[in-house]
Amino acid sequence: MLEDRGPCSAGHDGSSTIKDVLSRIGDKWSLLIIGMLDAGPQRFTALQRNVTGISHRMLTHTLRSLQRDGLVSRTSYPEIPPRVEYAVTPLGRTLIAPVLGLVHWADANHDEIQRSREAFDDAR
Amino acid sequence: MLEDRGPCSAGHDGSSTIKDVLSRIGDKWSLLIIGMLDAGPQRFTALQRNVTGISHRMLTHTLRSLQRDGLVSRTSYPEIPPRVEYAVTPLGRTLIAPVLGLVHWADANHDEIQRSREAFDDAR
DNA sequence: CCGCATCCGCAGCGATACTG
DNA sequence: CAGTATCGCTGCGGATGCGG
Repeated sequence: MLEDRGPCSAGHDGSSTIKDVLSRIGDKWSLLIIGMLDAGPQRFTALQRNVTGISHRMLTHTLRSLQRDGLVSRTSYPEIPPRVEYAVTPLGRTLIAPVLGLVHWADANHDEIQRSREAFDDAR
Repeated sequence: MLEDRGPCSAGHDGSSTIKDVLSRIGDKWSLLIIGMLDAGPQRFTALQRNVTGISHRMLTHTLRSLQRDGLVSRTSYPEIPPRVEYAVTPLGRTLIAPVLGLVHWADANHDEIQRSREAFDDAR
């Protein structure tokens, strides 16, 4: 819906699309979890160890919503004690590339932004 | 910090980078404003008209923080009544490409996600 | 080991009103 | 026209505890 306007322009009506994207990946944990799972399937507890700082509650919650969107798959093995493994789906994997684009951008421009902030703050 | 690991992996310690990105563009309005300004410089009031649904307060606030990060520039003309124009900086423009990557992804996979959700919800 | 429910603090955001 | 201040709501997300 925007891809046909030269350099870009996310305005006009791409608004809804952007809001969609943000509501899906803009929360605190979704991307971190997908990033973790990209290394390979993991159990609930492993995730909780590896995704630093996430609470039990939020891990459950976020995994649910990712599963609902088809970005992450859940397979539970009927054993005792129960074992549940999570993995990125093919769809989930396709998300990683564009996200990495952003990560690279942040990496590349982190310093400049930092300097800009200091300059701005000094001007008070 | 991640760019050297084949397909990807945003986990391990790219965490901080991802959090950085999210805190900068993950809010409700930043991307929409940058998208608007990409079409050309605009005055405060024009932005408020064009960015649908934004409040006076949030427009001021978001513009400030974008300006602070060096993504948007502010030039005020000392007239009466006052006139202030906002524009994307070169740095701000470099952000648009990676964001469009995400927008395209959302566009391309919107339907599949939608179906996945319905399937998931039916399973209750 | 894993999931769900409850309680609650806190930040984001909107509405409104007032200044230059 | 542009910016600032105050107030109140709402929802995210953390802590904790119970159940399977």
